[in-house]
Amino acid sequence: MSRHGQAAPPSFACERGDHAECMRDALAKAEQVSAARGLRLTRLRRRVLELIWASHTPVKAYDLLEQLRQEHANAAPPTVYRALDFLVQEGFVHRIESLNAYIGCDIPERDHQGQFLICESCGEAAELSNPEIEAALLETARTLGFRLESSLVELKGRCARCRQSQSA
Amino acid sequence: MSRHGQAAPPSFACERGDHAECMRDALAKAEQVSAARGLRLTRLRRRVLELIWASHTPVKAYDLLEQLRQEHANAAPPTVYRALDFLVQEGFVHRIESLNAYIGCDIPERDHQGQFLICESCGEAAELSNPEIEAALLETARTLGFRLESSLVELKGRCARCRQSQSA
DNA sequence: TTTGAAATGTTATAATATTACATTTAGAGC
DNA sequence: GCTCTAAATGTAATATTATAACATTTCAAA
Repeated sequence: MSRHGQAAPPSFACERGDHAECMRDALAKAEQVSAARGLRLTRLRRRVLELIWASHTPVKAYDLLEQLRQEHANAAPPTVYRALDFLVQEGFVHRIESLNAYIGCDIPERDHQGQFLICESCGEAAELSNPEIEAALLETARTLGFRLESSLVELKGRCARCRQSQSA
Repeated sequence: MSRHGQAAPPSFACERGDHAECMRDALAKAEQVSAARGLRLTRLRRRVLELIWASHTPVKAYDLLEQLRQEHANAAPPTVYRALDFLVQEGFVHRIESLNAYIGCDIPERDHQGQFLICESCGEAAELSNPEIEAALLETARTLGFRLESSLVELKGRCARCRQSQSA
């Protein structure tokens, strides 16, 4: 039986079904990628990454700040925003523009921008990487003479689990 | 010769090439759609829509506020945000999430959410409506058991005109 | 012509993010 | 191990974006 209870399907955002493991892997990968790139994944940056990975729900900067302050009295907005800048820059987290929030990425080694599915009921978000979507975006840009530099795809709705448990 | 000068291609955001006409049409359509829906397109709302249509560059709320204040001394943030809420709600403008800015929509009669191409060089944005992109998004959601409620696509890069005029 | 709902006015404040400059820290080269 | 420097972090202030809450005005239907 999964931690989600009896018949409910698992979180759509957590493929393994075991989030602790998922988080451990993400942090290990971040260490590994940082070492490979010669980056300094400092205590602070690592801690922010950990706080973000604590759930599959995108986290807001000031919520991170509040959590950081529990253990780090002099944390201030720049403390958090700098860590986020680093983590986003290196692909360890993505920013969800429509929520002003951040979520961990489990494939930082691949240079990409996320496409997200966000459940408006449980708040979880999952990253997609659908080659068809990407192809359609590239083709559209090309047709219009546009040189594509970045793309943002954020889809909202209700996930299977929420639809099932809430009769819709 | 277009208003864009000698050999330059026209603005990718302004299909007609005559923005005055484009803006006139948009306002006329807004009047028409409002009448059909029994909405009150008040002077204030209409004026905000006009200010947004003044360019194909997404406009920020506080820039609109500053402009409004020239002619309307007691304009305040809620003045602008309420007008924007109305205009977005009715589809007369779209919000560009990645820019915290707003841009006019010329097809308010069609219920949809925009897909945008945004030139990072000239700042102009154009709405797309590529059925392939939409199909890929819907299919992805369906596959994952997701009930899609809204979708957001914002593509950034450099438009043909900017690439040409700036040697890249 | 009343009257009630919608729109707008007004003040205050919340939420998100950045600037600018000071200080500390970690690691490269000695 | 030291020293120097660049990167990271500390700190204070402030900019930007958005909303809450309540008062007043306006418009059109009854």
